[in-house]
Amino acid sequence: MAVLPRSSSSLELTIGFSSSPSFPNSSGDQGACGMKDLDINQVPSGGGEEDWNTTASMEDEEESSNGGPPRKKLRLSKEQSRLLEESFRQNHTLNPKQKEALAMQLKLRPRQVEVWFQNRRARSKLKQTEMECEYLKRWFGSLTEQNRRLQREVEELRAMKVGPPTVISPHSCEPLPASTLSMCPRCERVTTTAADKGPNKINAASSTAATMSPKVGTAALQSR
DNA sequence: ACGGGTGAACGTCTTACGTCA
DNA sequence: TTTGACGTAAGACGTTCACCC
Repeated sequence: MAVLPRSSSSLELTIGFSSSPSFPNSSGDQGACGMKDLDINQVPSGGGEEDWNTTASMEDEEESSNGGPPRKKLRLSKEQSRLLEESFRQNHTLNPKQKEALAMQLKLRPRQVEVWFQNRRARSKLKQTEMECEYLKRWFGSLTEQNRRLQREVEELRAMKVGPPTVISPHSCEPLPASTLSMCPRCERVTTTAADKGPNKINAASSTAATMSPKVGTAALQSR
C-alpha cells in the first residue's frame, strides 16, 4: 500500500525538509500496531555485539507492579546514533526496506528504528519551532522599536508646525505644500492634486516600515 | 536522596489508500 | 462507473518512564 506523507508543514518547507513517499509495504513489517506482543528490549536473534549497549540487563525478567514486564531503557551506542543520524540526514522517513536494512545494520529491530525516526522527526520539528519563535520575538522587538521611532517622528513633525507641512517632490525636487496631497484609500499611496502630477510615495523615512515582512524571516531561517 | 533533563517507547488520533458491496 | 463503508498501514502528537547528571 502506498501511503504518501501528509502535506508538510510550512516549517518543514521553509527549512527544506524532504520526505520521501513510503513504498508499498511488502516486507511484512507490522508497524506500530502489530508489535505489541514483542518485547522491545530483546536483542534480535543472532544479534548482540559490543555496540549493543543497554544499561539494563536483558535477562532481567522481573514483573512490574501492573503485571507486565518492566520497561527497560535502551541506550543507543555512539556508532548506532551516528548511523541513524546519517540516515536521517539523507531521508527523514524510511520505507520498509530501508528500515529493515538499517535495523539489520544496527542490530536493532525495525520497530526501534521506526521509533527513533519518529522521535527524531519530532525533535527536529520542535527545534525548528523554537528557532522560528526566537526569530518572531526578534522581529516583534524590531517592529516595536520602529514603531516607537515613527511615533517620535510624528510628534516632532507635529511640534514643528511651521506653516503648512511640506514634502519633497521626486520630480521637481521642489518642496510641495501638503495641502496639494491626498491619500488614495485603496492603494494607500499619496497623490498630488494639482501641483505635482502622478502618484508618488511620500518622501519620508516612514516608508521603511513596509519593507519588513515575515517572509524575510523564513528566508533567514533557511540560511541558517 | 532528590529533581530536572533526555530520549526510547507507548497509546491514540488522523490521514491515505485499497477492497468490496 | 461511481460511491460509501470498512479495514489497514503509517505518521503525527502527546505522554510515560527509565536512566543519567
